[in-house]
Amino acid sequence: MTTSKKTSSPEQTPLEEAYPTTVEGLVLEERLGYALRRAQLKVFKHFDEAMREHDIRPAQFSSLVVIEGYPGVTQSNLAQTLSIDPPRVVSLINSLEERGLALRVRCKRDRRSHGIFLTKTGEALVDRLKGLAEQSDLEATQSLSEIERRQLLTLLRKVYASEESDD
Amino acid sequence: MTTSKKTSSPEQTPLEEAYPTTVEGLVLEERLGYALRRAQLKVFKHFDEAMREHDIRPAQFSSLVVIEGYPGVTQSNLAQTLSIDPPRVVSLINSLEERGLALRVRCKRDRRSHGIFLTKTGEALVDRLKGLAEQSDLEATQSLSEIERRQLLTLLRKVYASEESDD
DNA sequence: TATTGTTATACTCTATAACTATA
DNA sequence: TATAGTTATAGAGTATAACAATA
Repeated sequence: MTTSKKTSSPEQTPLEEAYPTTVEGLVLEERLGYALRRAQLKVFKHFDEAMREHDIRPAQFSSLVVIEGYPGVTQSNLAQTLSIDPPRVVSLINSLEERGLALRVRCKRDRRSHGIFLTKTGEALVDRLKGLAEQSDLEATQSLSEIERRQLLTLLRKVYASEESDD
Repeated sequence: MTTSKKTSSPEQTPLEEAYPTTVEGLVLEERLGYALRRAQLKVFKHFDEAMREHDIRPAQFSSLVVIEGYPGVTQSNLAQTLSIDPPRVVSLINSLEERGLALRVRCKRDRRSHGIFLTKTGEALVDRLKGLAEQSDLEATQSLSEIERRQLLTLLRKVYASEESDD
């Protein structure tokens, strides 16, 4: 039902010149998914710039923060917490361990598990990064007032935290 | 300053059991970028399900909507409008053209440009998809009231539409 | 048998550079 | 020379299946 039905070729000559550049007035403007994506791209772009000096990716930052908050967290816990798949955690922790920011400690009680801890270097770095990340968020959302920024955060949490069935 | 400084190994045995699963209380909860990412993933997941029957990706949907709103839009205009790179537009339009949903028409005035139009099939499909997308957004944000949903949309637009310098 | 972590793999998305054909 | 579109390519990010060690 979707292929090779090629109908209606437009007789108009295209390009009346001076086209879009914005999506104003289109249905896209009403699409939550589209707005989320665009806003996320903008905020992540600022984040990338802020972290470039330290060569830290978003997922690495998130991992560092979680490990800091829950020292000894296992890889499966981390996967669950961040809603990512176990194989991703492996390379994530590998990268942090190679850089001396975190380390795996085999759990004595259940020798299948690894507790993950920050090194002193990791602790120092994550402290610095948290400040940079906050500053980056502020810069990326300069068009919002402080009240609006908090509103946005609250609404977003409400969206992603609700578990109807999935996620 | 970032590598091979491995300090401080934790003496504690890891895993006090009963760990996270949520990021509550962590700095992550305060990170706009993180909240945006999580919310976007959730909304996109619903979108994927809604579009699976029609095998339409988010970028394809956005393209169809823009072409519908601006018949004869050029590929470079589309790239600008959606904030994507020209090479992506090529494969995007290829996929739509192969399926008989859109077609390129060489512009007479400037034969380097292609105006893009929807076919009748494309027009019919995009009409159907817009309904599905709206329904999908509603389902993904069931935890929000209608007022909150509009607030969220307004705030997101305010974030991504503001052009300080980049984007 | 089930679970933790791992390897391998593949597919999508995205970004860049270099090419062509027109202007 | 500059622009529209294209090709090729490579790097992230993401998802899946299969495996080893441990329980």
